[in-house]
Amino acid sequence: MTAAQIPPQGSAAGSPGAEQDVEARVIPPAAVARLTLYLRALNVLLAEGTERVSSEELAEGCGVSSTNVRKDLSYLGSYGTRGVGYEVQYLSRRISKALGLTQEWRVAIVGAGNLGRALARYAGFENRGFDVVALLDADQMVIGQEVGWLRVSDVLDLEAVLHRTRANMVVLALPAGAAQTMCDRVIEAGVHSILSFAPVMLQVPEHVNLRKVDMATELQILAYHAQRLPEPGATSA
Amino acid sequence: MTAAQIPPQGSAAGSPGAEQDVEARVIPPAAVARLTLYLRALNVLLAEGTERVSSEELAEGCGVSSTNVRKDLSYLGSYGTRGVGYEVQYLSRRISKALGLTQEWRVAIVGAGNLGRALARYAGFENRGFDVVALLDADQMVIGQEVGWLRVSDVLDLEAVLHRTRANMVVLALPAGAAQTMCDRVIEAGVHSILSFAPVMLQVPEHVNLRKVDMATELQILAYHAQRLPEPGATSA
DNA sequence: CTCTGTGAATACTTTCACAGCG
DNA sequence: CGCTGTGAAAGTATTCACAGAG
Repeated sequence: MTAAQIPPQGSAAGSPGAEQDVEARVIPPAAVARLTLYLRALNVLLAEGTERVSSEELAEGCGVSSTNVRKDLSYLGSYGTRGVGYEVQYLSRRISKALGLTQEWRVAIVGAGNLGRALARYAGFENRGFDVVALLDADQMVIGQEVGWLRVSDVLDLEAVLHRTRANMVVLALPAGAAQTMCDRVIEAGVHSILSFAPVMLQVPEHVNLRKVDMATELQILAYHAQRLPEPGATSA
Repeated sequence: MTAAQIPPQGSAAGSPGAEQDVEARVIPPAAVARLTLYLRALNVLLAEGTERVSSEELAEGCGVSSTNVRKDLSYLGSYGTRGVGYEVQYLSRRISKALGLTQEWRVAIVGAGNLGRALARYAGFENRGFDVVALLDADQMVIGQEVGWLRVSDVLDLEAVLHRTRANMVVLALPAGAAQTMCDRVIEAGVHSILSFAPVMLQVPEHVNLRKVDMATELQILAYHAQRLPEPGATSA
């Protein structure tokens, strides 16, 4: 895991009056990350036709403690039935709503190299409410190619493409050198939610939401732990 | 930087606190994640020929506070010069050593679909001390193909390939359905450091080090934050 | 004077313990 | 009883404030 920098957005002074909405309450970042796991597990249960689930079962399927599950769910309000558990379908909907997945998210992928193409064809996006609406690249050899059901656009037309497709999220699948420039253009074009796979630290204004995934970083973290454990079978100096 | 990306796990949970050398002190997980960022930044500086860097500069380049940088570096011991800063090359080496990157890491990628192939060709691994030694798949159409400088092996031979290549890390780039079975085989074959891109929760024994990257999860977290923000306006300083 | 290193304070997360609904 | 919901306690992480080396 890499790191996130979502500035503490938490000064939302409530509206005066009768609105102590559970809906609008800020959910701790750690809980948000886990809610996505619960959602995934719930949707599997839903597909299997399971109707109810306990915090213990859900916890087991997500590698979390059951207390943690209950605490996280309590941020959404109380929707379980004591002595019984949670209704799968209802809870799934409730989490989707809390995460903002009821609205349409249109994702443009910038960079049609190996990773960009892999992402464009990744079924997991479509399945979970994200619509990949554009794939862009700078390489003339790649522009115009069909990848999945998309045609690669010229990144020179970035602004036009983002506007036309009404993209509201961007995934940067670019080499380190190109990432900052493209990131700036994306933000300038009005997209403020960005997921970057580029192995560089991108500088973005306060209001922009940037998440980073760096695969080498993940391996390095694994290396740290592996190296600390005296492992049977592994040869080390 | 929120520590709330993907929930830190896989790491050995509460081991009995066997306090070792000052050198071998346990580094907090949040710090380990940031050390990889510092290392990346330092290696850029190194390539540029910069010799010294202050915690403030390093912090800026990594999106972290300078206090945080100094605290993290203090886990490795004190290597800065007061009034001056840190020596880039020395610090880079020191962090590499602490992260266990001085030994050779040989990575086998299981799954040669879009993502697996993208990863196999990802230069970022080689550049940062990880040697991709094998790429495996179950699909007869794919087995034998050349991807980068590798030939795709049959996943039926997983154990033999892992043994022959002496792989000590595995990346799972598989669909959800195949992941758990393959994960079990990998562990059985003696590899205990696994990075999974499969969108499922894998069950692994205590001693196994598992990290997960799920791209849809990342987008969902972005969606949560995006949905909470009012229209981008001029509410800055 | 500058910039590191670090105890102390604050903020955030997780776990515990148990009240209370069904 | 069983399982949820939640304050309070324990454990981590980050920031503050400042001592101290160069």
